[in-house]
Amino acid sequence: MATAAQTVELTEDQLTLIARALADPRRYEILKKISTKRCATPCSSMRDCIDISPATLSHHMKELETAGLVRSEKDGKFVNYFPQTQILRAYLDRLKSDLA
Amino acid sequence: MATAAQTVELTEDQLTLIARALADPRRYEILKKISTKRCATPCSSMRDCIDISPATLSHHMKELETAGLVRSEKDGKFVNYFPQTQILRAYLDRLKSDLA
DNA sequence: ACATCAATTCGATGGTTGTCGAAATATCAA
DNA sequence: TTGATATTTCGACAACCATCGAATTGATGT
Repeated sequence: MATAAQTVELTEDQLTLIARALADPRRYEILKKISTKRCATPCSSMRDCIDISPATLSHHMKELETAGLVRSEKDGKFVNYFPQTQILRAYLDRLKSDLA
Repeated sequence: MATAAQTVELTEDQLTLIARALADPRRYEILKKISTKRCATPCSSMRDCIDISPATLSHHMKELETAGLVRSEKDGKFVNYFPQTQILRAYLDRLKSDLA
C-alpha cells in the first residue's frame, strides 16, 4: 500500500507541544504560510510578509519543529521548511475523538 | 433544514483563545471529561478525578467558557457545564482549511 | 439566624514564554 | 581572505499564566 495514509499516534506530550505551538498568533501565521506552499519555504522568505526579528523567527521555527508540525532541511546558507501534514491530521483526529 | 449543522465563523481572537484553552494539559482533561458526558457536569464532580484546588478549577472553567468551548448554567449552589461542540467543530474545520 | 457547602475573587508567587539586540556560526561569492 | 548574507545562540527583560491559600459571595437546610 504505497500511498496509504499513515495514522500517527500522538503521545500526551506531543499533544501539548502541538497545542501550544498553535496557540501563538504569529506562529500560526508562519505555519499557515508554510502549509499553503507546496514547495520549500526558506526562513528568510517569511520575513517578507511577517514583521519579525531573525532571533524571534528562529525561536518560533524551533517550536514548530519540536512539535513535529514542520520539518527542516538545510540548503547551503538557507534552511527550508516543509509542512508535516500527517502530524496535523493526527492532531485533528485526536481532538475529534477526545472532544467531539 | 431542521437538523442542519450550523457552521460557526471564528474570529482571529477566538482562534487564539481556543488554541490556548486546549494547550494546558489539565484544562484538556477537564474538557475531555465534560465532552464525553451528555448530561450536565457540575464543577464539584470534576474534583473527584482531577486533583485540583477550587480556585484553580474555577480559573480553568472560566478560560474554557471564554474560549466558547463550554457553556455554564447555574443550578442552585452548583454550576453545570455543557460542551459546545459546534465551536470545537468550527475550530477543527478552521485548522483543516488553514493548515491541511 | 446560623452553619454548611459550592463556587468565585483576591493577592501573591514561581515558572513559562515572546521578544529582540548583540554576538557567534555557517555558507557563499568575489 | 574578505565581506556579505542567513541563521542560531545567548542573555536579558517584560508580560503572561498556572497555582493555591485565604477571604468572600451565594444558596441550601435546619
